[in-house]
Amino acid sequence: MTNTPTTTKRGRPRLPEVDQAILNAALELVGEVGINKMSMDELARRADVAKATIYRRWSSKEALILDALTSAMSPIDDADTGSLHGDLMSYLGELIARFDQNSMNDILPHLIEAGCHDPAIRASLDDYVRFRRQPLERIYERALSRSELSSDADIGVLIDAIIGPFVYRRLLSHGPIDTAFVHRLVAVIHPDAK
Amino acid sequence: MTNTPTTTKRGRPRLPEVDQAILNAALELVGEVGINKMSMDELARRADVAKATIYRRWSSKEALILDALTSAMSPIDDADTGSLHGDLMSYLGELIARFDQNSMNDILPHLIEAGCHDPAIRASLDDYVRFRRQPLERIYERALSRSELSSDADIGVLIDAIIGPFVYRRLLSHGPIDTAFVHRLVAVIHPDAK
Amino acid sequence: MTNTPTTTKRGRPRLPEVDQAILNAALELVGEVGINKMSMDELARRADVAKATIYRRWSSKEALILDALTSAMSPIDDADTGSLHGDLMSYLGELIARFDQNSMNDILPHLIEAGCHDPAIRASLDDYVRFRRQPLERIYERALSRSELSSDADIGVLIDAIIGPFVYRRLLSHGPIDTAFVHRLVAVIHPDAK
Amino acid sequence: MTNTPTTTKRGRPRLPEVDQAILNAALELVGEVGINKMSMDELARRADVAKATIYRRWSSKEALILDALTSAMSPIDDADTGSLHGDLMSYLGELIARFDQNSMNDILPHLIEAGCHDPAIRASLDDYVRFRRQPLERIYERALSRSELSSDADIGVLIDAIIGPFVYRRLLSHGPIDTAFVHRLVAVIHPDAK
DNA sequence: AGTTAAGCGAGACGGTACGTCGTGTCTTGTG
DNA sequence: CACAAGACACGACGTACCGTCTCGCTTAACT
Repeated sequence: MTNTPTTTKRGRPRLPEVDQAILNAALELVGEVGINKMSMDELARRADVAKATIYRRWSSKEALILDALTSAMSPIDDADTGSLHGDLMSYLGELIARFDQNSMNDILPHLIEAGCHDPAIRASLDDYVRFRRQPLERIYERALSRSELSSDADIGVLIDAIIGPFVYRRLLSHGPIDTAFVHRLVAVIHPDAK
Repeated sequence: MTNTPTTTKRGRPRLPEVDQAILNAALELVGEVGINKMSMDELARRADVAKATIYRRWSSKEALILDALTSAMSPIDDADTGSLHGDLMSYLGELIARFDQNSMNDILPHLIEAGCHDPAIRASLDDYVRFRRQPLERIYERALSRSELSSDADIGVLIDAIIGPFVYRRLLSHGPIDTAFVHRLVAVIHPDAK
Repeated sequence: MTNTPTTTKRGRPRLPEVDQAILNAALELVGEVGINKMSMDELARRADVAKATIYRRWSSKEALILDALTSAMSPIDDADTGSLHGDLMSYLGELIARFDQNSMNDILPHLIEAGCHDPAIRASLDDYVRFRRQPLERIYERALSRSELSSDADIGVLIDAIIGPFVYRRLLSHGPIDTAFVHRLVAVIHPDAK
Repeated sequence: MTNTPTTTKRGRPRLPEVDQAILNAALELVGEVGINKMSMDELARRADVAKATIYRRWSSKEALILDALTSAMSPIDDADTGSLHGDLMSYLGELIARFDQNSMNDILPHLIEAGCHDPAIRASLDDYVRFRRQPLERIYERALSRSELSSDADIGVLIDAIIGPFVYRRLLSHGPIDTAFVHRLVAVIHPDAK
């Protein structure tokens, strides 16, 4: 009994390196000129690929950029340091590093807007959000089991309170996102920790 | 000889109602199709105005949209209720109402991206951000003078911690933004208040 | 009382020189690469004009080419030389000159095919055909009034018999189209003339 | 040791029915949409054949269409009826029938144009033209030997004068091509015959 | 019987052109 | 001058077609 997919592979297979060439060129271009100014013609030129080849693989510019983005997205581990404070400092330190990379910077706002009209993009963006929240969920559950939090704490709101200020600084207030910020933020939300 | 201002007004004066017609049509259109899909031709059609008339008043699509946005922006007063908790609940209650209006919803992400490339937009957006932070600054300064906060509290981070989660829920996690959320958030950041 | 056209001219008038620039570039290009290989992008480049400007004025490549063609089309006068033979020799001498110009050469076959599917082109082509037949009609009517033809002669068929061989030589048999050919053809169809 | 032809046939032989399927589909398609609008992708779909299979057998669209055309081309015999008039009427009657079939109608103009740029097509088209002239050459040679023509008659021009009007009517003036036309045309060119 | 060369359907691929749309500027005529 | 109307240059859009190129499979002919 084989578990091959229902449809037998027919015709010439898509070149696997083409996907990567396009995604790389897309990230490069978005970094240079921004999403709105990125043209599919230029992208095709950069990736050394025909425009039709791009549209064969992605249905829209947004879908492509979302893929490019998630392809460049690396997970953040939630190291168990033995305390809520240590866990948070470790995670947020990594989060700072991710924010410093330029991949997500200019891209996020556009994706949010695109998501207003395109359900597929909205769904992928939601995935991304969950992907970033999960480590914090585990961190707070460990804190609960260590009794570092009262048992009626609302973990969802805690996570909003931790991540929200990062997003807000990055997108709107343009305050620095550094270790000092992390320390002060954690001190505000968990004044008793460590 | 007249003592009109330095530059004598010559030629036909601009019709004052035209500005409003354009701004209203812009808000309407952005709400329907989003900023990127809003075209200046369609806008001119909706406002029953010539395209040149729009460009005579605004230098670019972004500048126009920014104006449309701020024209729809109403201030939030920081009522002095006598306590930090009361002040916050009052302010955040108003903020919820503002978020429920659709003016800023889809617009914000695009403005952020546009601001990456256009310094004028960036500046106006920064103004908007300060405009929203100011009431909170006054609230926290009153709290300091009432000794509801320790004297070394970092007001900037406190404001980030309050506003950040709102922005994050609106743009990314899509959690509800309601009174319950406000209560929980304030309980997390100021557990001892009231 | 004015007899201005029903619709008052509004908006910026079309630049009159643009039409000619496009038509000239079209004739030039068609002469170089043929109709099928003529691209609208290249045409726009040559005419120093935006592609949209072309499509604002002509609905299709064929319609444009037809216009280019007829714009380059000069009428042939039917000089009354006093005899059928003289009239024919005069007209056909001019016709030879027209065939030698390259305007109509490669264009005709394509227009014919385009006319199979596009009624507007078919109509314009019919106009062209009538335009070329008219002088012959007058020539044969004069010959009738001079009693150089029997009164039951079928002028339509006579014209077919005169023009047909020219078209056939040009398009298919590629025989020479010169004075000798004209003499022999007239000798075949009107052996008694002059 | 075998004395097979120089190149031994190796590998799977070409399916013989595929050629006909392609040619038939090509004629069908050309009749429907014209040559320029006929796409090789659609042709492959219609013939239920892979595009590569087409290009394995013909080097270009034009070559294929030319083959499709000549495959549908049937010869016209020059029956010896004993008189020039009878021979012509017999031949031209057959020619009418050929013109009524749709095979050559829309195809001819395109072939002519294609022949301007592609020498192979030009050559094949010239073959076709000779193919249609040959019976007339034999008819006129018989007429000469019967002394129905003066010995200095220019047979080439006579043939042009006979065929030219047919081509002209079919392609340009769109006059009827029927027995009445044949009678009148022959009466014009050979007024004394029969 | 196994090997090998080619035929074949399917469809990806690089190009090139298509006809449309959007932006910001301009040029008319009219108020 | 302002304004409506709309032409204009520029450039991106997403699609269609051409002719070529892999794929996996099939079909003979030659070992």
